[in-house]
Amino acid sequence: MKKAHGKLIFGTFLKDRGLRFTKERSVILQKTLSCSGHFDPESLYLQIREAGLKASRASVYRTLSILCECGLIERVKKTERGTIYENMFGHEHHDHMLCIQCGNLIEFYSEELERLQEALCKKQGFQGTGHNLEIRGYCRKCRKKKR
Amino acid sequence: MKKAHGKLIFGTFLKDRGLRFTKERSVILQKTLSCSGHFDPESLYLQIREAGLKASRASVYRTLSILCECGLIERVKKTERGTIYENMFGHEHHDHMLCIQCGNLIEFYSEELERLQEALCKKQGFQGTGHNLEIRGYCRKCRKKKR
DNA sequence: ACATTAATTGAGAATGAGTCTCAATTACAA
DNA sequence: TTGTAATTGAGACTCATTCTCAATTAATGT
Ligand SMILES: [Mn+2]
Ligand SMILES: [Mn+2]
Ligand SMILES: [Zn+2]
Ligand SMILES: [Zn+2]
Repeated sequence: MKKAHGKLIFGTFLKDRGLRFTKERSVILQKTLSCSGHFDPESLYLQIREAGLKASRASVYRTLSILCECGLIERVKKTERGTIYENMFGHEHHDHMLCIQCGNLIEFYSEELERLQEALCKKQGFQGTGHNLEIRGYCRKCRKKKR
Repeated sequence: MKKAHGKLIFGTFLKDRGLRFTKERSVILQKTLSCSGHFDPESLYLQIREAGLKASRASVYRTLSILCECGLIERVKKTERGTIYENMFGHEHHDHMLCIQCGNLIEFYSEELERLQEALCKKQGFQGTGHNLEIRGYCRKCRKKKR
């Protein structure tokens, strides 16, 4: 199953570095993987508490860093209200369009876009390892409302 | 001249909104426009003090926000150490490649990339107004060192 | 030039995300 | 089970940014 596999990846990653698979890390991993979309550390922490589980804010922050390193989640961006993460396990890489009117977030993927970036990197002698693209503007709904 | 024109744009923008062109705003505008690349609020503030000019941190932050609104500068991104701005006056829109080894920042522009994004927006019924693309990886120099 | 008045300033307090400390706890290999 | 190094968590701390508000000042009209 998905979650089990996520656990395996995390467990292996930890063991490889002499880190320990603690109850707290397990809880945070689980809640993280059950997140469908984007999330922030504080909400995750509150979710854990509401579920009657145990993990401090400090552990949440620390564990999210590790989960980033092992690729199970990604730091999407920093906003004025803090860092936004995204569960990457089972999700494919994609980019975002953000509606500056309603906050709606559209995920999209374009093979052509990826290839083009690759070509642009080559032109600069640059070896790309990742990227973030956020397009801001107005979503379909908000455009209609404006009319 | 360039700076005079920047001043005009800012002055007009302020007047249109019933805001005032104060000495402090003038100083901040000037230092901002003389910035060639990227900068952060604190450095700008220190630069102003070192030049014997007068403007508080509060005013720097407040004025940078206004300069963003009127398009003379842009908030490039938030990092763990704060917000990075960029003087946009006289500069054309471009995107960035960031070397995760040495911190080197490469600016690039691709008409094709812009067109492709436009097309992707259309496909989603999205009206794009701006975007940020940061490609992370290893610059030419750092790739050689690795060898 | 002068008065009027609302916008602006700045010192320092407040906020808030994230990190750090360190004594107590715990995972885990032998 | 034991030994030991990794981990935890409460709260102190950091640091960027925003807020407060009394004093100052830009802009407008006379
Ligand atoms: Mn996403
Ligand atoms: Mn740039
Ligand atoms: Zn919208
Ligand atoms: Zn480099």
